[in-house]
Amino acid sequence: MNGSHRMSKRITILDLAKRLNTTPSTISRALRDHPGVSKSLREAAKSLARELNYQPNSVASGLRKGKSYTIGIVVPHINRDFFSNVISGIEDIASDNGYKVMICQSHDNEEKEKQYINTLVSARVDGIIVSLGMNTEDCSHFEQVLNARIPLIFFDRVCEQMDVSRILNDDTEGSFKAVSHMIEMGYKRIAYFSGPEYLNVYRDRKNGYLKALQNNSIEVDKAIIVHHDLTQETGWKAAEKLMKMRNRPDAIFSSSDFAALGALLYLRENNVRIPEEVGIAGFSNEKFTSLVNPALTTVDQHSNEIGTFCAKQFLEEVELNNENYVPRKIILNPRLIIRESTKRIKE
Amino acid sequence: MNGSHRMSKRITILDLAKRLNTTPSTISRALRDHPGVSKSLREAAKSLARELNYQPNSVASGLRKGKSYTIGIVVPHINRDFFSNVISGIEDIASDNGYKVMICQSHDNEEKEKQYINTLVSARVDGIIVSLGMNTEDCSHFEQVLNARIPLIFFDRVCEQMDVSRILNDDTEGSFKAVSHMIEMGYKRIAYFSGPEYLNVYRDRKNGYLKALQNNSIEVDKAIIVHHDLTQETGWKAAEKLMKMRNRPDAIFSSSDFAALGALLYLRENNVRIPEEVGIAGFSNEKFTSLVNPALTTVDQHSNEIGTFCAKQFLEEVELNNENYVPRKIILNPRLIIRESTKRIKE
DNA sequence: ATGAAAGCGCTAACAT
DNA sequence: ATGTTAGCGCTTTCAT
Repeated sequence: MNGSHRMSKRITILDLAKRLNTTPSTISRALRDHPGVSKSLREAAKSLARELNYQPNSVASGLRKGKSYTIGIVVPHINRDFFSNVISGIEDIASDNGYKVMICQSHDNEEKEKQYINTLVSARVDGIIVSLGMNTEDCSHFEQVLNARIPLIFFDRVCEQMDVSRILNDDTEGSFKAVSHMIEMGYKRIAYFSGPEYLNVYRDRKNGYLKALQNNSIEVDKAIIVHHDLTQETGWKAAEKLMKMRNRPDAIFSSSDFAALGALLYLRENNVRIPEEVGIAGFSNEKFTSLVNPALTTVDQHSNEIGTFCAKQFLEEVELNNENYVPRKIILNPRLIIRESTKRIKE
Repeated sequence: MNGSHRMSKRITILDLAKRLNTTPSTISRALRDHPGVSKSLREAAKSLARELNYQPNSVASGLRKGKSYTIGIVVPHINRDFFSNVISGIEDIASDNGYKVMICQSHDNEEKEKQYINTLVSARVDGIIVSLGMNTEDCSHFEQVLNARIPLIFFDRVCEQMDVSRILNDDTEGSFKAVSHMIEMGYKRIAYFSGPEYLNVYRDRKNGYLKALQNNSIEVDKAIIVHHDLTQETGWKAAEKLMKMRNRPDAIFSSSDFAALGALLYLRENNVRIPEEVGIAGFSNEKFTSLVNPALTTVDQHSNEIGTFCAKQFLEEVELNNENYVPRKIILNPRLIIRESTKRIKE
């Protein structure tokens, strides 16, 4: 069609070898600075490579070496500050050590999560770092990762029955701090938004809530403990329901910032004054929590540190060739961030 | 160490073949439902594969087929709603068509961007979709993508000199709408936050701003056109500078929501009333713009559609085997979203 | 210091 | 319907 169009075949080490009257093995060594290659050849190879725009085929080298220098990451959503900060933390350490990352979003969909795990195993990544989707109840799709002897690390939402390393916050403690603070602020009837209890984080956060109530001799009222999928929409609806109760709560603690946001917007739209009439707090320290009006009290989860811990754990496990290592559980202490939404004048 | 530990070598089609007294090629065909494989063998192969937990090695098959069924995506930041929505749009179409995506963040760093492009080319991805980093002035690192005959598609921030497909908003129009609206609202002296002008988006947005002023016979004052890197911090500082001018502006239009946010926070902290004293608008419709107080007028960029267009364009180009296709330029019409931050009572 | 040869796991062309 | 063979591009012994 277009005769002048570059019809370049992809350059391989064989091409380089031919041009320099030598062999692929020598070129391979030369390009990677192996000892025992004459300086002249090394330089010739490199400059020719540059000249011809040679790009090593990492698929081929990966196949040969059985190593891809890639870490697979599977998270529910990349557009949440918590997850994207964890990812940045992983990237920093990974790239310092010659690894790249492949990021996958499960969209909280178990099927998608399975597919991505399959893909990553098939792609022979060197390690997989995961935070479970909201709907993942069954963890059997992770067995193959172990079978393939690929280091597997969970953070935040983990498969508890699996004997692998995990990086977590002390979620119970996080909730406990938040609810204790609300009680101190004079709130007497604190509703709770929970997620599915088969996930550690939601079970633990709920326990923290219960513990704080108990600690202050406040009776638990199941009528104001709501389980849902913790989106902004369901948060809104849950708030509506709660506010229409004849014995309505004077505060809401949500195990997700997004649901807290929904609730906050409902309250605002309905002229319920925050924090005077109703207090509200969330979990995760998403960026928007500091921006809404009133600013939302929340629990910071050290997202970036979690990422660096994940990456370091991975490095240690590949180092050990995935043998003789003992799965490790790292637990961070979350930090309560008190903002306007709970600053009621103490009684 | 642990004698009972599964020492499973990774299963290959050769292993399956041996067990079924047949050959790798037959197994390969059987597993992929090729016509001309007996039903019995097909079923036997599949059930054995499941039993032994066989995972196809996509590295090997990729090497052989010269195809990875992977699309590489390079964006400045994944934690911006604009980019993560584009990515979701790409993913939807891609996964419907058997492709997976590999997401990379350049962090607005040209060096990182180069490295990721190298990595993706080396990984022999089937296509690359990019939005340039804020600091990328030189596009030479994309030449190798063309040399490798890998379909390359830009969106939003593009390399203009390259003859490849691009999906864009009409940025000039977006700015024009926003600034025209502000003028209608009675603002007379509208400051402007711009990014580097070697990037199409910032140049075009600025042109839209200039056009709107001109259209209303408002003289351009270079003193209130500020160039910076459009982060929240610099937005804050720029607002401070502007507000301290003796002839201070009565509005700010920012070509980034983040810088607009910084400005908004500065104004709030300094008790400048928005929109009465100073109006403010941003660009991109980030989620937080609807949440801040007052809610921020902004320009929506159809992020999700951009993603689907990118993916569809990619599919078309691979289909055509990267030959005989004419690079296409798709331009969407951005949508002005008017919120509190510019709703001044019209004079 | 360099080369020859084998092979990573899979697929496809070419038998039969 | 199945087998044989060759090869994708690279790396790594094992020679020399």
